[in-house]
Amino acid sequence: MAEVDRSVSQTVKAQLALRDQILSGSLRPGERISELQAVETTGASRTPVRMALVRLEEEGLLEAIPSGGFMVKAFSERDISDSIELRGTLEGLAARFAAERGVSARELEPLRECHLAIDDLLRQVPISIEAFSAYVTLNARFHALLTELSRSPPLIRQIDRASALPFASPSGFVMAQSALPEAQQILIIGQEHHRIVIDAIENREGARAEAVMREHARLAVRNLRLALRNRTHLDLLPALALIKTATD
Amino acid sequence: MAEVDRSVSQTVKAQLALRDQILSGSLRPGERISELQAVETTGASRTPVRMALVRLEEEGLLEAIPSGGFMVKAFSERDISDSIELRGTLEGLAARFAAERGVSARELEPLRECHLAIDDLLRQVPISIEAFSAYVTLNARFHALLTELSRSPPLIRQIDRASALPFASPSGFVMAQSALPEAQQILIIGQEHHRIVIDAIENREGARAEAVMREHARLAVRNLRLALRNRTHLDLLPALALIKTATD
DNA sequence: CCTCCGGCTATTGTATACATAACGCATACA
DNA sequence: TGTATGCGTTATGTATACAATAGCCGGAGG
Repeated sequence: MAEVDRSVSQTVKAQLALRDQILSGSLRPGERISELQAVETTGASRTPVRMALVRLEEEGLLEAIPSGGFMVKAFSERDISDSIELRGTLEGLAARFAAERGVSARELEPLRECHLAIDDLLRQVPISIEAFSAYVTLNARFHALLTELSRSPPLIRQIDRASALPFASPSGFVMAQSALPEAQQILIIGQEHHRIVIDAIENREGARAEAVMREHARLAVRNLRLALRNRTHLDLLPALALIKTATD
Repeated sequence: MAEVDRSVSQTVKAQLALRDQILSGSLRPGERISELQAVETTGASRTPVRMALVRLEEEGLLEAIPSGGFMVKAFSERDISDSIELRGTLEGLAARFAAERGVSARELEPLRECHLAIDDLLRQVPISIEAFSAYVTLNARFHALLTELSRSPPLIRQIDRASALPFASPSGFVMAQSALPEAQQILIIGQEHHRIVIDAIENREGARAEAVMREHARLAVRNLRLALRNRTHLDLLPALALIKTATD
């Protein structure tokens, strides 16, 4: 190991590299992950690799094998839809907290801007792949901002964890390709949800804010089902990545 | 290190030992945790200790210091009450899942038995400290059984995480001592919630099952407030342990 | 031909040595 | 006297060596 990149810690480097391998599908669900192999592919030594493995296990991407070591966790379709509903429930609570605890107009501004930016994108019919890509990013931002407004560190932390499976991977486009026409309709409904939740928070209607976010999640579940039904060439393996998209 | 206990892994041993130290208050919130010191108190070497530290960080008991190392996380009263509400929301979802997906009478039996056992304990007026201790255990069992009935691995996992702060420590009794008379009344109301949720699951009334668990959590928050108001000698530091009790 | 036992290999769990970066203190200079 | 700089100590980050165990393969016996 002549040259080592010292700009980031070896642990973080290993964690990112392994996560990429998992989410990109290089490592298949159920496959045992070898420390030695991970050492080779990540360039870090065994200690940081082990730390990364522990973190990824806690993150939910890996599963400890009783006899030792880790394997890539496998998820069923129901696991995924449950995760979406779970996240929606948590975000509903966040919206309620935000509404009940009060949010100043100034604090609400970034959320509103984000909402308007999404509006612009959705005005395209049909939406282009590029716009859809931008949408995915903006939508993630919208949800993150909303979560922040709850001002509840424990809740924010938990939502982050619940988003850990979904979070990464730009490969959400697969869904867009498989179900574009209906997908846009769903996006538009989702955007309407976004509008309602902003309104509810502004007017301090906690129950309404919560309810709409939960409905939003149910829509996302329907979205996922649609995407899975329409897949032809699409493997279920990168379905992990789908959560991110479907949750939107 | 002449003699080492090989019955459990060093990592697990270190994790348990450190968790004990944190929850018992040996290590104060905000205090930096030294690896070397941890090595001495746990008897494990640095590698397992580090693994344990990472796990405890993911668990939420520790916080990473940017310049390196870990410190014991500090929690505000609101953090704690939010955690209770969070857990209640998750358990509400679990109850809904159980009700909607259907649970056979046979599967419901353990829950019912647990409920009846608690009934027996609460029949004592005033409740003894010993009975209260038994109650805490049984109640934890009730909530665990209920969670299981959701049959949703992602949700169960998340609830476990949300319970990570609370779980340990038998020191919930402090609350009982500080507010016994009112506490028992609250326990009885909580038991009524338990009854209703069993009934709702049996009759597949998802919305009702969810609602009652959330009400249960709100009761727990009131319970916590009561305990904190009544504390005289009680330090807020082991308040972490209180969550466990208050969530019940 | 199948099964069981024993040793071998590969992989993980643990310990420790080394490198490096942060913190504190003391000293010197403004 | 206050501040800044440099050195020393200490703690963490990383790498690697060692130990133990689990899984596998081959051979021998029924």
